Amino acid sequence: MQIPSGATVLQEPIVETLGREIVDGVLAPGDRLTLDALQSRFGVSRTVMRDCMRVLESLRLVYAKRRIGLVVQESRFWNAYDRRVIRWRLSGPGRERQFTELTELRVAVEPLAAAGAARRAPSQAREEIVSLAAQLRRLGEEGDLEGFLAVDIAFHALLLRASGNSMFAELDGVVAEVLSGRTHQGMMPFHPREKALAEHEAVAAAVAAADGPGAERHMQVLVDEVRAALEDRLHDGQLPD
Amino acid sequence: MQIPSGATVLQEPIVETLGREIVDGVLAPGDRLTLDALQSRFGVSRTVMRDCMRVLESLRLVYAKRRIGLVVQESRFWNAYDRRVIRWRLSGPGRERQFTELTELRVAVEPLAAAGAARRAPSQAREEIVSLAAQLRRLGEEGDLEGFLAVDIAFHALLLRASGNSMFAELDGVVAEVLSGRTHQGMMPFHPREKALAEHEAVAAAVAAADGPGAERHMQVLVDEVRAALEDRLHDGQLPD
DNA sequence: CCGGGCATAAGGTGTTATCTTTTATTCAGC
DNA sequence: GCTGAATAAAAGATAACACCTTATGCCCGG
Repeated sequence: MQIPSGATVLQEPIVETLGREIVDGVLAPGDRLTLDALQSRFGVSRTVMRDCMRVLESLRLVYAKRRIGLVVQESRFWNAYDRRVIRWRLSGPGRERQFTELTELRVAVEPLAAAGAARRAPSQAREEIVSLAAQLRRLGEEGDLEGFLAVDIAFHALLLRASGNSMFAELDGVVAEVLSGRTHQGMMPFHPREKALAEHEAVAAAVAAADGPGAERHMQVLVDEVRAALEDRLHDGQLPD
Repeated sequence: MQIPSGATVLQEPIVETLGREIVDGVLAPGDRLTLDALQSRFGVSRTVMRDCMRVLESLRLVYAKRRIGLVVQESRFWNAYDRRVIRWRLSGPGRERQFTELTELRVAVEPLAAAGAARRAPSQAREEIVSLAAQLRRLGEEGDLEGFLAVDIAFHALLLRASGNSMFAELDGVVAEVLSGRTHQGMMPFHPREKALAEHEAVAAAVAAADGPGAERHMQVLVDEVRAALEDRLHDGQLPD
């Protein structure tokens, strides 16, 4: 309309903007939006606006009612596992909370994923996991934090994907976020320790040996450390609701 | 178009149909669809068809490319945690597989969710959990399977929602599906046993007493039984990929 | 005979206008 | 004051078009 355009970038930065506003609470649950208002706000046509709202609806951030408009949903209805929602929650005021929740999820899932990988991974993945554990030791001993992080993410992500459970596999991005947040935002001070290195190797060895219980046990040791840190940070206050 | 029709129900049975076809493999990854073909297939306008595809795109079942059309995605890209995708997978040829995966997820998550509820649940929820456990005993001893199932679902769902972790809370529907599948489809023969009843009560008592480790331990016992059954059913074959 | 560049057209993306349908609100009547 | 019908706001749906990207295939030169 105003923009005669030129470059045909997709008009889904709108989804990004609105999604973030809802997740950040700029738009509160119960707030009403209308297509007319939105299309003039963003300077796009009705069709584009509809497309955007359809996506937000699919994420359950809003729902549409005739004669009312688009109503912002309460957070408990949101598709908490959608990548975009996770990303938005991680970059707003709720960052700490989301980070804690994702970490807790990771703690719950990784041991079973390791067991699954040990039982079901294809042999190529087993080899790769062993190789990643070896690289982890090298980088850890060299003190290369960035390199360590990258390989650590690859290690955990591969384990999830090789677990043979698509629900676990889908969490690879979550683990990447949590590990990288831990290193970068210093939300959890991170020092690769001898014990952690040894446990990574033990997990890899167990996976290579198709030793499900062993892989699970060693992964449990790894996440238990994370968990201890988590419970320190937590206030453990009762929830208001 | 053809259907002037009275009721203007939303034209999203189309999403349902296409989603199911993709999940069931009727439409294989890499298959190309065009808006034109689809709009004449379903007898709707281009706009409606676009809305539908936008939703499927948001579920990552397809992606759109110019000059190509809409391409069906490989299953590893699907939003595995979206309710619709879960539902579709549970009602098609992949049912067994999905059921197993959801059960494994549940086994991973519920112990930590119980611990979370013990530490963070509001007092009203604690009382309700104790009450549900008592009802469970009564119904179990009476042999009322349907009633037992309903309360069992309520028990586990409440625990997840009261865990204080929205990622766990979102899985309430998953647990409902798994429990109800176990009872109905006989995918896992189900007999409420004394031990299970006692463990449910123990979990409830621990939650009421804000005993995180206790709630976790008892829930672990409950899911370990499920897990044993799971591993019997599993072929444990290596994955092809 | 083969490879690179250019033309073509297919098909998604975006715009505008118009009609239909639902339904919250309002206002009148009992 | 409550019920019910009229009103209108806003989403749902359709249609026709302009635009831009890009897969594909043709053509020409080496």
